[in-house]
Formats: sequence, structure tokens, C-alpha cells
Amino acid sequence: MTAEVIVDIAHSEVDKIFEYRAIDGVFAGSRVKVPFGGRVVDGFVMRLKEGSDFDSDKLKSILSAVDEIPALNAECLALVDSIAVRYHCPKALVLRLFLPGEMRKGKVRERYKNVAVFVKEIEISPRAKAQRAALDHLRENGRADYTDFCEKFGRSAVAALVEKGAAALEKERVARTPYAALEGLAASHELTAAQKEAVRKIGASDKTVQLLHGVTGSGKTEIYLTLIANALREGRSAIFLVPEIALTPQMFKQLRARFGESAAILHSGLSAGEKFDEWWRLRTGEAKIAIGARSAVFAPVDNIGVIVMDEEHDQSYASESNPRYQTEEIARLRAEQNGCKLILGSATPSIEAYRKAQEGEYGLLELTERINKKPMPEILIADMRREVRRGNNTAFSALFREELSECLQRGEQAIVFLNRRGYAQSVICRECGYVAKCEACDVSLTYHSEEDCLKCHYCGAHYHMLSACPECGGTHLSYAGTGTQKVVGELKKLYPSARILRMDNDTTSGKEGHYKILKAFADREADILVGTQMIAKGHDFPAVTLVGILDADMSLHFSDYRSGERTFQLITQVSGRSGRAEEKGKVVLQTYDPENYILRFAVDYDYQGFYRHEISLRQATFFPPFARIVRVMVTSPDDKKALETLKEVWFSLKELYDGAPGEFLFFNKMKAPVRRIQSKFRYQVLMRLREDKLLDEIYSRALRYSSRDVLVYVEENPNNLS
DNA sequence: CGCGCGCTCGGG
DNA sequence: CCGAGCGCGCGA
Repeated sequence: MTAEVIVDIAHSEVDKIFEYRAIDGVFAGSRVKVPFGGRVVDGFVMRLKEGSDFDSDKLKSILSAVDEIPALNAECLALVDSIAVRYHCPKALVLRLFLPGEMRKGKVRERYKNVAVFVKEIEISPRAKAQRAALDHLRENGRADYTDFCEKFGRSAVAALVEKGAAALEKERVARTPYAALEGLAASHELTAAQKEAVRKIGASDKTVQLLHGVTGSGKTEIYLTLIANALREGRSAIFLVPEIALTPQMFKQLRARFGESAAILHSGLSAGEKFDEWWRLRTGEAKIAIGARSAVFAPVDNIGVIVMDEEHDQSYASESNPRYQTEEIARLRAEQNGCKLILGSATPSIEAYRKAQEGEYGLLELTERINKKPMPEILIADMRREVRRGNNTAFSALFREELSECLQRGEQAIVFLNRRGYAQSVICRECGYVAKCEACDVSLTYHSEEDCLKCHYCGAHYHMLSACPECGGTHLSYAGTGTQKVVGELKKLYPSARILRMDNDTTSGKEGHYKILKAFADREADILVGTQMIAKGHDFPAVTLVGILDADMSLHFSDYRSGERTFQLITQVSGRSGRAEEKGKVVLQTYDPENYILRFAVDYDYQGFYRHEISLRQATFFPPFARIVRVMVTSPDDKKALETLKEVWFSLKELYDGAPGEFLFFNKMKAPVRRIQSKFRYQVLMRLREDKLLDEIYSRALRYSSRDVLVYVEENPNNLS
């Protein structure tokens, strides 16, 4: 037998089949060790076949199989080629997506424990009481944990039994299961009529993709759980995808409570060993439900009965490294291969997804009422222009202060949302206009008061705070742009007795950092939670009755076609944190642009109105979903080389453009808006395509110029254009 | 003359 | 990707 192997080297020059003589224990999908160019590398068996296209005496043999069973199942193996073709990347890179990163290079292994097993009954001297008891125990139970066993009956007794052949020692595989300690399983809830109807319609529909649009608190989760339970009942498996930010142990515990050991969790917060074991539990079918962020779409499950993608609109579903895949595309491929449904759920669906539902490509399910029929919290607008005119230059409007005072007096909790971390966004010299900038990136530095330092939010570099302007020596430095740290400071001054927690990238670094803060707030250890967008999603704080959105406009003014959509989603999500239990919730939305249509639709919770407005705007201006934005990035530490490569790339693409100018709505080369990040200069060719006809050709032309010195990559509808 | 560096090529 | 093989420049 000959094995067709892809070597685990992510480079286009070795991205082809190499043939090896197969050995026992090697199957399609197996990871193997093979001799390659004088050394030993890992590889993946793509196919086994009789005979060979290659000179058979030159054929080398596979050295060994890495795992007992093939790491990739037939379905995953079948997807590799189409993903590699779709994103123009080497197959080795696609193959890696299907395994936890730590599993490569053999860094993690199974964990075993020693067990004592019963072999046979023997005669034991009546004086050896411990041996007698130990053997009886073993006969009744068959086997026992070696450590416990020795503790109970004594090491010498156990050794004697082994010596006499009555017992034997074996190694047994143990799974390092995260969040294992849970009291019994939670019962499923009775579905409401609306939820039942949604489940029924999903089952009856012939469309693979189903968009579940349900307002916050409408009970989407219960629908997901029912669909997953149904898949399990049919003997099938399930994948449950959640946005990166929602990866709190809290959520996993909920799923474990419902599905017990059938649920396996895949996420970056696990130790390598835990991830390895969870992954194998799925691969062997011991666990049936894979839960995790975007990478869990590659979970090694067979016979999938349903794939759920919660918060479908979330940005974290787009991969930002090669291959830059869209989770939804992969999920759809897998759903099609398995003949199962892909459920996209959101309170604020992306414009793209909602359009597909409107056009009939996706099934559409709408849940318009909250499960307890509670009204959505009232959103009050505070006009910050008026505040400034009145001489209020704090971060808070009079309206918000009033509401916050009342909220705290009632003993309830409040959330303050501001999408900017640090103390001040930038530091400016008032004498010469100098702005502190990062040495490696072309961006201004943010002042962090806690460490009294300047941080670059692009590369993470720290700098000492300036005592004087390095340009003119002036000492009048001023701070511009309020961040979460400053907000906490101001709140402390205004409400000295209030207990305040802050949640942003700077406070959530440790393991389970998110969880600790959220738990502390949920346990009422604080009255006010100040945070960036990571506080917006999915958390349930029954005592929160006030949400303040300090700078609702901020995301509106990004020069990005999706800024309106993002703002609407963010306001809706954050507002959904208020008034989830008995008490009615309120939201104060501060803005310098109260007439803005996006804000008006958000205040009225009018998704339909927002969608109609936004879709007609996109249509009129030819933006997605009526066009595809393609950006070819050219980056290098060497500015000259980057610029040269940009010109070559541009020249090659220009040929395409000249051949079919009608396909392009926009075509230009330029410096990237942020000219340098992490010491790499950045240039781009920016395009907007009417259709996807030329997409493949753009990829292959652009990637040809990628080299050791200059990285070239292609982005489709990128999340940000910096 | 020899080796060090950079480039090209092949790996089954 | 990585190592082998090869050509060319330079120091002794």
C-alpha cells in the first residue's frame, strides 16, 4: 500500500503529495512520522492506494503512526482541499486547523494512571489480613486506582499480591476534564409556544442555514439546547460556537449541567493537557458536543446533527491569521456534508446574514418577545453638546448622574460602558503640539494611570510616562480622550462609597480573569462595573437596572462601512444588560449626535427599520453585501522592499483591472492608514469587486509576491481597515 | 587554496 | 521549510 502524504511544513513549495510506503496502523487521516529531506517530519495521510505513481524503489516507508486512530475523520479530510483552494493557502495550514495547536510537535501526551487489576484467587496465609482484604476488594471491583489501593491496604500487601500473580498493575488512560465538578444534571426547561414553533420550523425547513433572530432575552439559548438534545437523541453529535469574549467558565458550566460528560470544551483558557484530552474525547465519540470559539468549527466530531453559531454577527468569527477563514463558511460546508442544519443566532443579525434570509437563501425565524414578556429597557438620550455648553466637561451627563444616584440609592447595580481602555487616549504637548507615539507603530500612545506609563494598544509596548515634551522640553502635557481608568477615577470622586470594578483588557489578563470579575460583580461585591465592549455580551446580572453608554458615537465615526452596524449592535447588546430580572431597567445613551439615524433605531429597538435603512445605503453606495471589499496587504520591516513589492503586486493586479474595469467598483494602491505596526511598514491595494469572479485570480497574483522579506496577504471584507 | 555566504534546488 | 550542493569573493 502507498500513502499519499502532506508534510506538516506550511509552505507553498512543499504543498504537494509525497508518496510513502504505508505501514500497519496507518489510515487515511492519520498523523505520521516520515523521512523528508534527510530529517524526520510530521505528515498527514490524505489517502491510501495500491501501487504508486513514483519510482517504487525510491519510495521510502512511513516511520510510524503518531496516534492510534487517525486524527482526522473522513469528513474533515474531505474538507481540506476545498478550504485550501478557497483561501489559497498550503494544505498543511488547513490540516493544522483541525488539531489543537499544542498537539503538534508531540508536546502533549495522554495521561495515564496506575491501576491494580484482579487476576486470580490464590491462597493467602490467614496472618496476612491486609493481603486478604485487598484481594477481596479487588475481586469485587475488578480494578482499583493504584495510589488509593496502596493507601488503603498498604504498599507491601499490594506488592505481595502482584508478586504472587493474584493482581497485576496496568496503565489506564485518564482524561483531564475541565469544569468536571458538577452536582447533577440540570433539567431541561419547558419551551414556550414561540420557542416550540421555532424548533418545529427549523426541523421542517429544507434550507441548511437558519437565521434565528430573537431579541435579547427571547430564549434563543433554550432553542439551541433543544436542537442539540434532539441531535444527541438521534445518535448524532453537535457543535456549539460562541464568540471569543463569551468564553466564560460560567457558560460552560451551564452546558455541562445540561449535557454532562457529553459536552467537551475547546478553548484557549484550558491547559494543553485538558485541551488534548477534550479533543480526543470528541474524536473517539466519547463526547458528542463540541463547545468553543471559532476554532471549534473544526472539532473532530462524526455525524453532526446540528451546528449552532451564537451571536452570529460577532467579529471574532473572522480569522485574522492565515488562512483568514469565515467561520460561517466552514460551518456551512460541514453542515452540508453532514446533511444537518446550521443555526445562526443573534439579536442583531449582521446585514449580510439578514439579507440572505430576506432573499430566501437562509430560513428565517423571528422571536419578537422576551421570554417573560418584560419590555426592553427604556433608552434615554443625553445630548452631550448641551452638557458642554453648560460647562460640564466631565465624562457624565447630568441625566446619567441623576439616574446613577437613584440606582445606587435603591441598592441596585449599574454598568458603565466605554469602548476605550487606559486613562487617556493620547498625551499632547500644549506648547508645540507633539503627540507621544510608539517607536514600533505609527499610532499615538495611551496613558495608563495605574502603572503610570504609556502603552501602545497595537503592539503592547510600555514606555515611561513623560515628565516633559521630548521635542520642546515644555512641561504642559495634556491628556485627550477619556478611557475606562479615568472614568473609574471620576466615579470614585462622585460616589466615594460606591464599590467599583473595572473590566477591560488590562484587568482580565490572568487565567479566568474575565470570570473572576464577572463573578465578583454578579455576587454583588461591587455596585458599578466599568468596562469596554467585553462587558456587553451575554452576561446575566439580575440586579443591574442602569446602563450608561458614555460615548455612543465613537464607533460611528470610524471610516468603515460597518460602523453603523457595529454601533447598532453594540448599543442593543449593552442595553440588554439592564433590567433582566424583576426591576425595570434603564439605559442612558450619551451622544454628540442625537439625531443620528442609527441611534434613533437603536433607541426604539427597531432592527427592521435599521436594516431597511442600512441595506438601502449599502445598495446605493455599492458596499457589502452588494460588493466584496478585497484588500491586499504588503508588509515588511524594510520600507523600500515593501514599496517595491507593492508596485509589483499593483502592476500585476492592474492588468486584471485593465482587462475588466467593469468588475471593479474601486481600485487603488496606497499606504495603509496605520503606516507601521510592530516595526513593519504597511501598504495596500484596495479593491471593491462587483462579483467574485476575479477573486481567485487576485489571490494567486498577489500571493506570488509574498517572500521571506515581504509578507503579502489578502483580506476579504476586513473587520477593520487600519 | 580553502571556506564562508548566498542562491537554487529537491525532498517521495 | 530545511539542508545539500555549488559558485564566487576574499584572506593568507
